[in-house]
Parts: sequence; structure tokens; C-alpha cells
Amino acid sequence: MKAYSVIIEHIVSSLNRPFFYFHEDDFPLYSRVNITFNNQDIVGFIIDKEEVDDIESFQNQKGIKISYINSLIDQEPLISEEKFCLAKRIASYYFVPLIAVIFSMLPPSLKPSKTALSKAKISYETYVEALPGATYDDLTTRQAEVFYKLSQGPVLKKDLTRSIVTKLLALNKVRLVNKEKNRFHLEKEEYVLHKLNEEQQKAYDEFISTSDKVYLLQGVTGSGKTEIYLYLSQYYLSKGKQVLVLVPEIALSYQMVARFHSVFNKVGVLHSSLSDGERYDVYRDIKKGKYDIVIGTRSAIFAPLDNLGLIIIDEEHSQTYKQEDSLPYYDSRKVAQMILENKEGKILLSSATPSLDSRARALKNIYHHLILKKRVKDIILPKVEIVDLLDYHNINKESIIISLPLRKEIEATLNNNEQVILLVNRRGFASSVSCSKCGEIIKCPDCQIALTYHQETNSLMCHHCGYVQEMISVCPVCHRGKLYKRGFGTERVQNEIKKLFPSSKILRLDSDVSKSKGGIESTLNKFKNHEADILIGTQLVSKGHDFPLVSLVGVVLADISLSLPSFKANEMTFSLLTQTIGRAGRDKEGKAIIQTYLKDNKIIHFAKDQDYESFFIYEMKQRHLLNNPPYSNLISLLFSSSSEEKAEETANRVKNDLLTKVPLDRVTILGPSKLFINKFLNNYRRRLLIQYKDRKDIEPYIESLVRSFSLIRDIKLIVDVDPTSDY
DNA sequence: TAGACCCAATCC
DNA sequence: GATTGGGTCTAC
Repeated sequence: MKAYSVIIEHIVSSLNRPFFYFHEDDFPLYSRVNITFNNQDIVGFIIDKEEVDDIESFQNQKGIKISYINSLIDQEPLISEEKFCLAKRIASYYFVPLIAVIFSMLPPSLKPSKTALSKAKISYETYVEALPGATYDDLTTRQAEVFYKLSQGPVLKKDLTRSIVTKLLALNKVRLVNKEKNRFHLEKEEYVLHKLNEEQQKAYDEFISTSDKVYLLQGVTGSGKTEIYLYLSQYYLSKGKQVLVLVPEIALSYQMVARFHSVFNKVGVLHSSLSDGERYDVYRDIKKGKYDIVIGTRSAIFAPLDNLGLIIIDEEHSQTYKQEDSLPYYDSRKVAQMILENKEGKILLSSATPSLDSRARALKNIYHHLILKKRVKDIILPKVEIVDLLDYHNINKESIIISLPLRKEIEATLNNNEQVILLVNRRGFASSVSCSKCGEIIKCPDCQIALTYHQETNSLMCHHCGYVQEMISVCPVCHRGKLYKRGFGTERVQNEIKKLFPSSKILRLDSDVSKSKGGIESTLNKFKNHEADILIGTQLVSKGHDFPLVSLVGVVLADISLSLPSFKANEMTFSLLTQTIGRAGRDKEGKAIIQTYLKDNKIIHFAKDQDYESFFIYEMKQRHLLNNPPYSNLISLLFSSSSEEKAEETANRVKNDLLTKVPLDRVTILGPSKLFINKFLNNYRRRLLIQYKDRKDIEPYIESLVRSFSLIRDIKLIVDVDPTSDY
């Protein structure tokens, strides 16, 4: 008899431990089983097994009654031993249930959960194939035509006339074959590797000839980082190693994917907008060893590759690498280091505007610093002008959003038959709607934050929880005042531009557009093909394709991202502005205009001058003052409850408790503080922030905290390790 | 007095 | 996360 340690599909910390089940047969580790758990039929995941001689004494020894596995689902392990160990490390580093990590390692159809069992798997397509030796005898003209086509190669049955196929089958001329359908296709683009220039070559040589683990490649936009990726990949492939490339958003890296694909032919691509079926196909192919190169977004870090020589993380500073909205919380940059720890492979972090954290480590020689200063083609940096929106000379009543200097430049650019990009860091039409009589701001009933008006759907939307309601015309509080729209988002800017430049063609790109499959890509392609003159969008327009015809970039309001509730607000603003400005004039000199109410803000000026080093020094001082990363590590404890008092009280209790347990000279506990969004999904929230240097000082307490909280009713604890926002 | 509703305990 | 069983409340 075998006793199996099985973890359960439910993602809750109270069930984050193995349960025993017996079975006569020997089942593989890391495979799924059907089990009965507390009167429910669910799916479990085997993580350990042992031989048991005496069932009775085994049960007595454990003090439990153990039942039997109902059936085995997978004949073979779903993940490797190595990936399982990785999952355990992630689970313990981020204090998340192990099963949640296993979930994110697998495509939807292989997740160990009841509902996944019905998800898309291998799909088959029926082809018609000519039988060898069959002749044209007894065929009508139409049948002969079809038969000729088939003799050239198999054809999908559904593409042929059914009656003819039936006839050919009856005459024994053809047969049907089922083939595994591969739902995944990649477009190819002709691309030849360029010879590396001196600077690129130096970076390349340094990378392969030194023995550091992590490298930070800091190269200005247009310095040819992709070329280095390609050469390095070639090197590691020739050594029989695998390569993994992470990008922030696949649609914005379309060009890079196409280049990899044309140079290496076999490239696996993993990202969130694949269908369940497509994901399953790619996953299976990677596991089968069909691809030695995989490109993908955050969760691609879990691709089933166990012979990695190189992990490239493009746009390393991007926030998208950290999963913060649902379990498991993890940062794929951190996971990359866990994967290659005590192994041979190397990591290349790459960015024009590295995260403070990475740049600081490069400074301390923890990361090997590689620098590219020259642009491949000698492109001159755009001229940047800051427009003060508080200066009334810059504004007139035609538009309060688009200043006169920006209007003038747009007009000149359009007259030159060139293109304009406008960055608006908020989607929708109006950022809030309020009553003209009582001043009431219409808020989300669940989150209590201002609802955004969307003109396209004539609705009010909560950008935090997704709540939507129809637009109303009268104030719901005083029933007297008319409602009017304040602030602006992408939609309103689009309207305004339409009014000011009626003959221009405009495209909009924000997450509303990108929700449809291929939305981002097709919009960017249209713009690239000059099917429009002006592209208006959120962050999405700041990276991605090269647009040779763009000679003007406008930042409609730089201030928005500066006021984000995060200690990384400056960092995010600097990289956003720097990258956006870099969009202007790739082939000839361009111009950029930054509109702001804060014309003297340091961050805006650093971005204007594209001066990363000064920004770095300035921002490091700020971080030092507040003891924020990289000078400390952070863990956020988020308490939520339907009762505000309870959330507050619990947070205080935990704080006081922690204060007695941790060494106060090395650990600081901040809070409890209210959150920017105080009430979320009808729950009130409070947050404690722990600043610490050495994880040993706090780890055991957080662990026991998570365990004890799983039992308390009407109060939830969310632990976020290395959070990016701070209140 | 059934059934609705709430709550705490339990899951191998 | 889901089920269970025990308690209390409630409508007819």
C-alpha cells in the first residue's frame, strides 16, 4: 500500500498543507488525482508518497482516518522535480499557498482543479488524404479535380465538398486521417542579423567572457539591444542551452518576436491573450522540446524549460513583471533568479531606464553593469519643451486641455504630413462626474472612488473594480443639480483633437481598445502604415514599434503619474516620460512637448534632458530619506473586513504584537494606514508596512500570522512581499 | 414545525 | 473553498 501526500485545489492558506490518501497502485509524483475531500469530489496534486506496511498503525500514528484516492488523472508528472522545488521556494518567499503557484505554472487545461478538467486540450482535425496507387478511373470531372488536389497533399475535410469526399471514400480513392490541431501560428518577417557595432560587441564579449550571474544592460532607446539579445541567444543555443525572453506586453514587442522567429525559426510564444487551446498547444510543444527559445510575458517565466542558459528580461523596469492583483503574488524578475540560483545560467536585465533597484545593485557590483551610450543610427534626441498650464498665455477657451504651443506644433507636423503621438495617462472621457448644485462626486458603491465617464458606452465605470453603470443625468443625492464632467481621459482628448483638427485622422490606444484580441497590434499597425495622423493613448503608446514618421510627441498632462499612491511614482513617471519622448524623431530630429501644472518639477526636468544618472542620484536620496527600497525591503500586510472598526482594530493588534517580537532596531512597522481606495468590493481596508533589512528578522512571525489568520472570520489578510505601492 | 439563516468547525 | 450540523429566528 502507498500513502500519498496530496495538496488540495482550493487556494486558501488554511488548506495550504498536504493531506494523506491511500492507494494500492504506484502513481507518479506531481500528477493529478480525483479525491473525495470533506464530502466533495475534487482534484488533488500528489507531492509525495511512501510505502506503508500496516495501514492501521499508519493511521494511528498520524491520528487520522485516511481515505482512498478515487482515480489517477495523469499518467505522467505534470511538472519536473525542478519546477516543483521552485514552486515551493516561491510559495515560501511570497507567503502564498503552494497550490496557487502550481496553478500558474500550468496552462488552464492542466491546472489541478475540478473545473480545469473540462477545458480545451488537444484538438484534432480531420484531413482527407489520397491513397497511394489510386487512379483517376471512374471519376467525374469535379471528383477528379478534387482528387488531383489531394494527390498534392492532405486537405482539411471541412474545406472540401462533403458529397465528393463521400464518393471518393466509397470508391476507395482516399482515406481520412486525424491530425493534432495546432492552434498556434506565428507570422514571419524577413530579417537578417546585422553585424554588431563596437559598443554592442563589447557588451556581448563582456557578457560571455565573465562569470557573473546577473547583468544589467543599460542602453538608450535605439541603441540596438535586440541585436545583442539575438547574438547572445545564438551563442547559448549553440552550447545546447535554452533561452527564455520576457517582455512586458507581447503586442508591444511584436517586432522583436518576429525577428527572433526569422533568425531562429522555432520560437515558442506565451502570453495572456492566447486561448486555452492555444496555450495548451504551446505548452505541450515546449515540453516536447520543439522550441529552445520561448518569448512571453510575466507567467512565461514558468515555461517548462529545464536546461536554461540565458534569461533575458526586456524593459526590466516594467511594473508588469510583478503580479499584484491576484494569487500568487510574485515577481518574475525574482523568480528568474530563483530558477538559476546554484545553476549555470545567466540573466540579462535590460532597459533604457533601469529600475532604481537594479541600477543600485549594478553600482554595488552585485549586477554586472553593461552600458550602451550610442544609438545605432545617429539619431538626434528630440527638442523638448515644457508648457506651463498655469500660465494663461498658453491657454484659450477653445480648449483647456490642448495648449496653444502644442496646437501650433500639431498643426505644423500635420502640414508636413508627419505623425503625432499624444500621451494621456488616463482612459475614458472624464475622470469624475459631479453635481453642479451640491458638488457630490459620483462614486463606486463598492470602492468609494470616483467613477470615470466613458462616452463610447455612455456609462460610468470604476477603473479599480470594473463596476459599470449607465450614465445618469440628475444628481442621485440632491436630485436637483445637473451632473457635469470634470477632468479628462483618452476619449475626451480624442474629442478635443477632432474639434481642433477636424480633417485629421485619429487613432486611440488604451486598455479599452486592447481588450479585443489583437486590438493593440492592429491599431499600432494602422498607425505605422500612416492610416492615421495622430495616435492618442495611455502608457501603451510609449513603447513598441518604431514609427519613422512621428516627429512630434505630446504629453497631455505629466502630473498624473507623479501623484500615484506609490513610492515608485517618480520612477514610473521618469521612465514613462523618457520613453515617450524617445518616440519622437527616430529618423530625423523630432520635438516633444510636456504639458504640466508643475513646471519646476525635478523629475519632469530630468526626463526632458533624458538624464538618467541625475535622476538616479536624486531619487536615491529620496528613497534613503524615507528608508524605502533599495535601502530596505518591504512587506505589506493588508487587512480587510466588512467592518471598518474591525479592520482598524485588527491591524493595530497585529502591529502591537509584532512590535514585541521583532528587533526594533532593524525593523520598522508603519501604519495602520487607510488606502487610496479605502473600501474595495464592500470591504474596508487597513495596511501595515514592514520595512526590514534581514528577512530572518520577520519571516517566522509573518508565517505564523498567515497561519493564524486563516481561521478568523470576517477579516482577511493579504501579504504582499516587495509591494510597489505604499498606501 | 419546517425551512431560512447564521456560524463555527472540519476536511487526510 | 465547500460541506455539515447545530443553534436561533420566523411565518403560517
